[in-house]
Amino acid sequence: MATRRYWLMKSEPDVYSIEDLKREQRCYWEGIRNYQARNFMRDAMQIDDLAFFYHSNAKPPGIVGVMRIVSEAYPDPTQFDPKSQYFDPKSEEKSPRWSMIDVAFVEQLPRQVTLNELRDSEDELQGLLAIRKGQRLSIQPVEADHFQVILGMGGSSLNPRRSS
DNA sequence: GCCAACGTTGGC
DNA sequence: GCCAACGTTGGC
Repeated sequence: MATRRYWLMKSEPDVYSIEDLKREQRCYWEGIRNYQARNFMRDAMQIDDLAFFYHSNAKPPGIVGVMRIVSEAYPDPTQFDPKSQYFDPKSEEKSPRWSMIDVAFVEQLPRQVTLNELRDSEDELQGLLAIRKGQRLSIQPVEADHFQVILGMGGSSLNPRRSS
């Protein structure tokens, strides 16, 4: 069995929030229109990987929860829907340009870990993409030990080394 | 609302 | 293949 990988996935809470996912328990992560992000989903993500739910364009921005990848990547149907805001007229059904995956709710962190808090912990989180200047990628890999550190910062029940 | 940092597009 | 123009992201 392959080693579990860890991710960070952004969503604007005005569009889709951790509360929405908590209520629905599972959702389609549609609308990714960036090649790097798509390649992560298509080429590297695996079922049962864990991902942080990150609220972008929020006050404050930060990590608010954990979800689990529950599907392989498959073509995002919104790219073919002219009524969708994600419609891409250049994508062809024979060779879909954009992929998506399905995610399931795991937990809402007892305490949000804000972007500022991540920056304040840069010693423990060296190399974390989310705190790199100008980093806009909406799907990012997260190192396993960074994932554990951040779970601790958020008071996660998933973390055996939970801090108080 | 501003704007820095990217990513994409298209003329050449 | 270069690069200017344009569009988007996302923190502030």
